[in-house]
Amino acid sequence: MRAPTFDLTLLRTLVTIADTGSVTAAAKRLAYTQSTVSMQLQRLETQLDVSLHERAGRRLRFTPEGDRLLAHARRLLALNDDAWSDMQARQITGDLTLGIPEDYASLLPSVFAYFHQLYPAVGLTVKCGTSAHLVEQVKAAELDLALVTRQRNSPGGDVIRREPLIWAVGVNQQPSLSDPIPLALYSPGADVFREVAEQALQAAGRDWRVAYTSQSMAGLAPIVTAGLAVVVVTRSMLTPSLRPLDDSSGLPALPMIELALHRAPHRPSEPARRLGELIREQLAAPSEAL
Amino acid sequence: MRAPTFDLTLLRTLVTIADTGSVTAAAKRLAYTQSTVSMQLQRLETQLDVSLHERAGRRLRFTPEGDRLLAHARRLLALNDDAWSDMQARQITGDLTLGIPEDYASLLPSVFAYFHQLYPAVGLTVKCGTSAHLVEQVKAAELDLALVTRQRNSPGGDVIRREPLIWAVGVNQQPSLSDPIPLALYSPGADVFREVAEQALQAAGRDWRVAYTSQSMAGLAPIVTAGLAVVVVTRSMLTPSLRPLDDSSGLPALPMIELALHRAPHRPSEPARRLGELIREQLAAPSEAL
DNA sequence: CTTTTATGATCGTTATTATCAATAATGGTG
DNA sequence: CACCATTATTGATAATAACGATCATAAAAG
Repeated sequence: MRAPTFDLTLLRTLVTIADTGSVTAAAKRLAYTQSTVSMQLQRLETQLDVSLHERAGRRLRFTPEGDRLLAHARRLLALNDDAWSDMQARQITGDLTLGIPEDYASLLPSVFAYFHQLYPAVGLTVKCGTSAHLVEQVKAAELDLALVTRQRNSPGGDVIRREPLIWAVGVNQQPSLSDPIPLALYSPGADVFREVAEQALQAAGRDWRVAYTSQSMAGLAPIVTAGLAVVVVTRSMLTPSLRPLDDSSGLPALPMIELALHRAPHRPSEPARRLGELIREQLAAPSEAL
Repeated sequence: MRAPTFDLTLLRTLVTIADTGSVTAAAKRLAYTQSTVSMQLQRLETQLDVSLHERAGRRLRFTPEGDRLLAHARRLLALNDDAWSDMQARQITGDLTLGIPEDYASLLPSVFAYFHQLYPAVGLTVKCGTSAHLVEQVKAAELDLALVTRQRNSPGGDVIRREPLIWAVGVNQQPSLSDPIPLALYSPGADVFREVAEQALQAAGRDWRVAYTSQSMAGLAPIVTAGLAVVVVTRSMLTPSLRPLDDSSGLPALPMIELALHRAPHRPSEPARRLGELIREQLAAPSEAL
């Protein structure tokens, strides 16, 4: 008993009939004639030797067998579409450079792995740098894409998500929280976390001192873990060795920051478009309103 | 970007080429011409705009894209075949009577549920009875199928599986295991468990008394749970309130019994065939050699 | 090295059939 | 009862898949 094969085209029509609720509407959507759709439905019924639909007045209803086939059809078509787009994706080729802040390098590996699985023929280069610098590079078309952090409602780029900033200290430490607050900060200049922290402290009338600076979070870690300073991070950057501070710490609340994706001024290449979509999909989860 | 649909026929050919390793062999198996298979392969490559195969000498090799499509194809075809056979199965109609020993009624519900899901148009009647009686009824065509227990290597029917018989007592009880052993047995007459138990005890030179008899295991349960008697069951019939006895109990080891499926003498109806297959598939797991 | 043999590719033809446009039928509605 | 929208049917046409035959190529045999 060998199993014959379905004609996926017919199944697609069946699904469209179900979705639109009528033969003519399905025909319109599929750019067929009405008669074609009618006969396709008939053809399915002939092949399977079942009646899939019945007519309740003007309205079309599916028989139990029809509903069942419909379920199978949806599964099959989903698999078909996946397979097809996978085969197409493998064709996409080119090179692509993405800039990210160093701190976010730890968030992206899974995205890169997935991207490479989907588009194995695309050469992806990742460059790290400060957000401000990355934006410059994207404008100069030295990067195809740049994922940057910035204060809320900054212009340019597409917001991927918003995250709250929080104060954090070493997990078993209780550093001095009286003025001047000892801060562990990134390199001087255009760091968003630093801007935000300093603005918040200033607005609260607090004093601070820069206990340590580094080019990256990794460089700050030992100082913070040792309890010598307080650091500003996002929730997603918390590690087991960091303990978040809540309002009771007396430190001023920090505003949210945005994670935004900037694209090079020229029309994005296909790989860049795809990676952009993927980043949006994969990172778009945690955000808060307003 | 709408997704076109694969032609499952072509995918089937692709898989066959992969399985046979050659175009001509695939053609033979599929009852196509060699040229047809060759062109089908070409057609796939044209539609996808990828080369799926390459030739290493006389031997055919798939490209990475070919391998990938192959994987998709197998999934798609598996789903297709499932869908197709499901649609066919729903067409199967008729009535069907199955006989089972009462003790096994508890094992079968999931099989019945699955059967009804696969063949909703089949009316299934289940009748309980002793194995000996069921065999008679099958022979008389009063039953389409009968699942019976019996001693090893009995003639007739198909062995579904073999299971060890064991002695069991109430879970927190320690009934007297000195002669005469108090047995809880089924109704007098043709019960296999009873036969087996009495033969084993006799062979071991032990004495026993029938502490209780019932038409079913359910009726025996209170006596056994209360610790008033020992009962013979299969592993699969053990319940939380039963505790199996091992060799250290001093009771003689019991032989295995067979679970066998008997079919009515006339050519089995399609529903009967299907249920038979299903029972075999679902119950064929636990067995021991020789 | 030449011949044979097997395998896959290509070509032109034929037969099938899916699609279309037009038309008939159906059933609900004013 | 006639009308409108929707669906089924019909006949013609165009697309194309399968075939048989032929050609090309590479391993195997002599």
